[in-house]
Amino acid sequence: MNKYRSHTCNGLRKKNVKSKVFLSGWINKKRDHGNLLFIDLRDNYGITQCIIDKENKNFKDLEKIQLETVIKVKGKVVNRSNETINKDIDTGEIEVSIENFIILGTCKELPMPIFSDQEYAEEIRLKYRYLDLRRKKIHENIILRSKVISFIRSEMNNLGFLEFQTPILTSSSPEGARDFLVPSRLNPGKFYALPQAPQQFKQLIMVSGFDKYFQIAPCFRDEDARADRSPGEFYQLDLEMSFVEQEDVFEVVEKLLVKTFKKFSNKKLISDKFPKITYKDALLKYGSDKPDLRNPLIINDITEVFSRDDVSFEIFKKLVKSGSKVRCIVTKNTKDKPRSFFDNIDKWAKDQGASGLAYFTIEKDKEILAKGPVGKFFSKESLEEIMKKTKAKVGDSVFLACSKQKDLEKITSIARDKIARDLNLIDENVFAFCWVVDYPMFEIDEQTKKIKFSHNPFSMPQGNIEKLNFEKPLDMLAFQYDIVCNGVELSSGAIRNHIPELMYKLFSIAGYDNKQVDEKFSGMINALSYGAPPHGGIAPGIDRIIMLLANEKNIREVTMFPMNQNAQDLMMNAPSDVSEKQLKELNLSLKLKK
RNA sequence: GGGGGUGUAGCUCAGUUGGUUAGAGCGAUCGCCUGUCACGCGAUAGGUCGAGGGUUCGAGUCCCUUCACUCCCGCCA
Repeated sequence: MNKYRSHTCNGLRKKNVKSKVFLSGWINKKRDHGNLLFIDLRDNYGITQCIIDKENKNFKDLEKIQLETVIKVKGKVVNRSNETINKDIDTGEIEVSIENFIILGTCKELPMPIFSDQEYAEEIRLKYRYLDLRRKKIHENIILRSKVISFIRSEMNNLGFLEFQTPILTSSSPEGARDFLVPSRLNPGKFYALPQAPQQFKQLIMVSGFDKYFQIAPCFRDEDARADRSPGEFYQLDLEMSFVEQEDVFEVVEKLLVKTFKKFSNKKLISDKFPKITYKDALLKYGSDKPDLRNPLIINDITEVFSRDDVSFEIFKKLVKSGSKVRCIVTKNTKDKPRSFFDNIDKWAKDQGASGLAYFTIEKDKEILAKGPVGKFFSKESLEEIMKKTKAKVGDSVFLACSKQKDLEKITSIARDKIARDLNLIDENVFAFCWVVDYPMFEIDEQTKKIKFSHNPFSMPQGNIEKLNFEKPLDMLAFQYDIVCNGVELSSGAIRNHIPELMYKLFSIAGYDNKQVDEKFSGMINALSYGAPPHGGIAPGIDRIIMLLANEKNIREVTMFPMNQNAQDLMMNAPSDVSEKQLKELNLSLKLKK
């Protein structure tokens, strides 16, 4: 090929035996027999075993060489005898008998081993990311990421979408996450913001008449990290389409995701057509707007049962009178589970800050009865009503929680997950997608008690626009949707509001007057008044798609150069101090909090 | 901003109710070994037990403060 190599480290096979070759790569592993030395040479493509014995004048030098040194070896491909074939590597039928070698890159003592399945502290992995990235698992994750992105690009092209770049330096917006700010030198005292998403730009692209747009877009949000959330930056497959309804967007995304997940994972999709669940139903049945549909357990509301006179569960009855609700999770055929199974779940719920999970098991002697600590509070008839409401059968158990709606949703949601895991009900080898639809347009801010946009201020409200009831904004639904896979929120999108007057109206409900809207969204609102097409889109999170495909729980495992939890790049030392001169040019001075 | 976990050799970890000189594997260095593929065998070096303070005759171990990393809550239209 060139002066460094005739083949890659995965290029040689039996048919190459007897040919003279040269390979370059890293010394992955040495096995030194004193008079015979094996060297596993590694590059991006694979590993080739190289061998040298003491008859060769280079033997002593190679024996002393450090692991991870980059060398070029020249030698002859030889057959391995049957007993010495290594089936674990592609090149395992042959080896290269080294004639001579040169060092291309020396290596100091390593801060961490490369050839090892050990887990290391995050700190050292991030500081020496270029070493960490040599390791098999993460190296393959990053390659997967590249392949998935390039596949998505080509599929989007096939579907008729055009890829455009949008600005990285843009303006700060009042809604949403905290912005990253960039001071402007030419405009003293003013700041750019990095885009939280190309939301307004992609709508402007539609107004500009381009019909279908996509971009693998970097998004920047200055919020605290989580295992599945990088601090700072992440990537979305941002897309937008003109003259579409919700179903048109769904069709494109389903096609794309089904193809992508089938191509890059062995896990089965539960269904190629993603079921739709309303936001309201999701919160009732799963306690969450990102339900894991691999989990067969369903939450039922049985508040009404607690107003019956033949139910004597006084604690719950009292709470229900003061506005709490009762919801339950039924587990199939668990009457013979040991007491510890139930008590563990109750104890776990208490650890989660709930008042615990009451439970009973439905049994039948002569007639239906409930066994367990709270079983005695329920009459036969009340149990039959619960069975009817929840489809529970004799032999099933019922876990009960009672609380105000928000807390109840929270505890039943995590209890649903916990119980399913304890009972081993979740099939780890499938992908279960769903759409969550019909998000409310507005919600009450818990802190300020004021009305705010529940999702995206640019979403189109549902229903006949002429007849919208602005008096009851909390009842207003939006053409706003999320896509969820295995309990992971992959993306959200919406049909946009392209009507300026309606936009002003909705913003006024959220507490912005026309002047503020004009100031903050001048580009958008102006554009919409010069002939805007109806349009909508969505933005699936690339990093989370790769996490699902790579079966990783942490986003750093699919990110090449991630920051740590405190948004620091330990390898590049970012963020860092800047010079007085730089600050002066920007008209900035620092005033640090103590 | 709050809560949990972790911190002992270059790396991964063990270290008992507080008690002699803090250990192991990998790695490093040196020696032996011609068919290994996590090669094997022997030896040597390597420690501010995250940091600071306290209790005690005596602290890796108990108490307080603090730092770093990580997970979670808040936050993330």
